[in-house]
Amino acid sequence: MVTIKDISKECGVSPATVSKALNGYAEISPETVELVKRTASKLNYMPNAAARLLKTNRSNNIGVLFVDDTMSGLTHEFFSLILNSVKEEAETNGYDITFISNNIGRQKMSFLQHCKYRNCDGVVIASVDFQNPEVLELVRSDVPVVTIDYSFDNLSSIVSDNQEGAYRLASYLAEQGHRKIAFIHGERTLVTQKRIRGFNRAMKENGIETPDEYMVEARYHDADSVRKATAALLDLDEPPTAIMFPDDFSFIGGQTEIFERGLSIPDDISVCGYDGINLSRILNPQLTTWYQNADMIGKESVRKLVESIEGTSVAEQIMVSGEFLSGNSVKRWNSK
Amino acid sequence: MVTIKDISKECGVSPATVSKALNGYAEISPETVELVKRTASKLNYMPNAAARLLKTNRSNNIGVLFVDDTMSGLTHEFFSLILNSVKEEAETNGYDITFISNNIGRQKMSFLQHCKYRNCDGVVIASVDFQNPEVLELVRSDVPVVTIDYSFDNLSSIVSDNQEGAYRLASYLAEQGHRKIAFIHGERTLVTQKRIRGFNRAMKENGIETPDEYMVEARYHDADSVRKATAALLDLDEPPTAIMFPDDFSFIGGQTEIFERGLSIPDDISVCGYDGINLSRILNPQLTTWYQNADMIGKESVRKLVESIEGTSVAEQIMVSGEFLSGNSVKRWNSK
DNA sequence: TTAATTTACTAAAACGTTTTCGTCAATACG
DNA sequence: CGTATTGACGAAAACGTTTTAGTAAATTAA
Repeated sequence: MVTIKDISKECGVSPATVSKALNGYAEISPETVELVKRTASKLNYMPNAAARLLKTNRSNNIGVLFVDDTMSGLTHEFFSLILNSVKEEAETNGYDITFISNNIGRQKMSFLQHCKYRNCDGVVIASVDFQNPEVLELVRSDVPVVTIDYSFDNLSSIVSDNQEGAYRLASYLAEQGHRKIAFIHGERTLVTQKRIRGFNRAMKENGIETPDEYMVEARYHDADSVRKATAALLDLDEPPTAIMFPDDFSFIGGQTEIFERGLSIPDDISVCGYDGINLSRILNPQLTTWYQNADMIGKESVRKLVESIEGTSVAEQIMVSGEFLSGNSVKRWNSK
Repeated sequence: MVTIKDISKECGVSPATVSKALNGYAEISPETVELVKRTASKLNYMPNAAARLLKTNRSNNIGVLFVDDTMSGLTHEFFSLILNSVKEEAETNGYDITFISNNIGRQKMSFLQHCKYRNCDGVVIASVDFQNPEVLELVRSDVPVVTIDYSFDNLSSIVSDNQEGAYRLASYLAEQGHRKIAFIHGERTLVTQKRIRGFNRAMKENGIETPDEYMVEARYHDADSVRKATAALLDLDEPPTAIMFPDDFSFIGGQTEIFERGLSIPDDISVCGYDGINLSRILNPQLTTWYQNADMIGKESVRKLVESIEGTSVAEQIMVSGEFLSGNSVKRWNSK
């Protein structure tokens, strides 16, 4: 392993000078800087991250806390898109990412402990139970944190505009003449509450009364649970003419139920999804859905995190807007 | 930050003793070990990974090289499953994982350099272009490597039994009476070659001649390219009665083409996928496909990697077997 | 000319561990 | 009883950086 000392010998200067030259200190003469940099790359020098960290307490590493009760965190396309974007933005900023878990090795260790152990400079948190004591411990600690789709008072957060998304989809269905609109929503998280609010606003604006049976809870990303919810809706005396699904993926569960009853989309029933993932574009019928800008969400969270790691930045709630994606899963409904 | 010194003061022993007590050296008396461990947890001590690494040259960190030309590495369900499994197995072994890339910060850095910089103890490589000079540099270096679905002479590798998978699917189609069987395969990687071999073997055993037009190349995980390939097949004078698709996801592209021509699966045409991901189970019709044990593949690669990091292990090619998943996308074909 | 300032560099300590040699009792052996 | 051996611990160096405080020479100011 070639170290700073090797360079210093080769150049006939002290290690201190090499370090400064490499790190762009102004007090080193241009010629020396040149010389040092040249020999550094000649010797194929790589700084030792551990040694640097030990001195500076900066790991250039950001933690990613992306867990899920169902452990589908990584296979959930929406979250993998965020993860991917976080990773790339982190990398262009010179950071690597580390997954934060709480059972490293055989022994139990809290999220915060894991962060400390790996000296993460900051953490991006998404898709977790934000009431979890360990999450709270981390959030309240001194490590910089940015949360996704959940806001704490004194912290920066990046949120997708869930209220708007649900509002727009519901409004669209209403505009198309639907009056019996059901909403299969996910577990009652903050995200879900926002969407329900958006849905309700659209209904109100269109003078539509939504019976309680039209609001049914299922689990995000769980095709089976959504299929059951769909079945319940179709079994009603007055089944809906349109259904909003919790997300694009789990919609497929609903689709199965609909098909198996010999119904067709959108002729007999109109549907829309949520997320706007790749899958929704290739499905047939193509899904009318709401695109969440996962890429932007990831990018912004890293940007904000880096800001609060490197400088002093004020806590800020950033809203990332989505986009209505039309497909052919909704048909105009002519009330009889 | 509480260090070993704090513990040593509290206990009235030297730092050396604390270190040894914590690391289970035999030369420390049981009582001292007890005392040290108790005060360590009382003070909420966390070892400093950087300091330890600096001394021991062991980071407890394994690199993951999972890139894709199409950058869909993380959103590809099959690979996210592997990634997830790698992550979990690594964690239970006390390792964290780091994504290896070649453009950390603003400056270009080779995969190997990145590994060195982060002191990865070993690397798992999958889903990359194994001819890439940078990959080769890493593979030939002194850092322990395990490859997935590709084998180098002197290295351990974990491979899914691609030949068997394609063989079984093709045989099944033949058993069901199909004689005009097409195979839309992926780009000509090693994996693809194996599958083609399996396919061909099945055809041969069943005395089926496969015209060249029935073997068409598309891109993995690319619904659009697969749709086009499907169209080409359906345009033939003698279109196939059964099609094997490159993977479950991209099959949806083919499905779209089939549906839009007013054909039905499996009545008019039989299909099967590959991978056996979640999606294939909830699709309608449910897909007949080959399940690749992503979980096992991830686990085994970490196991093997840790083995070669911690002890001396011989290079070994490990084959992970899959499983035939029947669905209802294949129908018995009565030759006229 | 002398004093003050600037420039370009260096010595050395420090970061928190691990690990190699010691050391010094206590015990075992001949 | 004297000598090995063992058991339990400590001193100190080392890992590769960064950074503070300094120094000597060169330049500028008075």
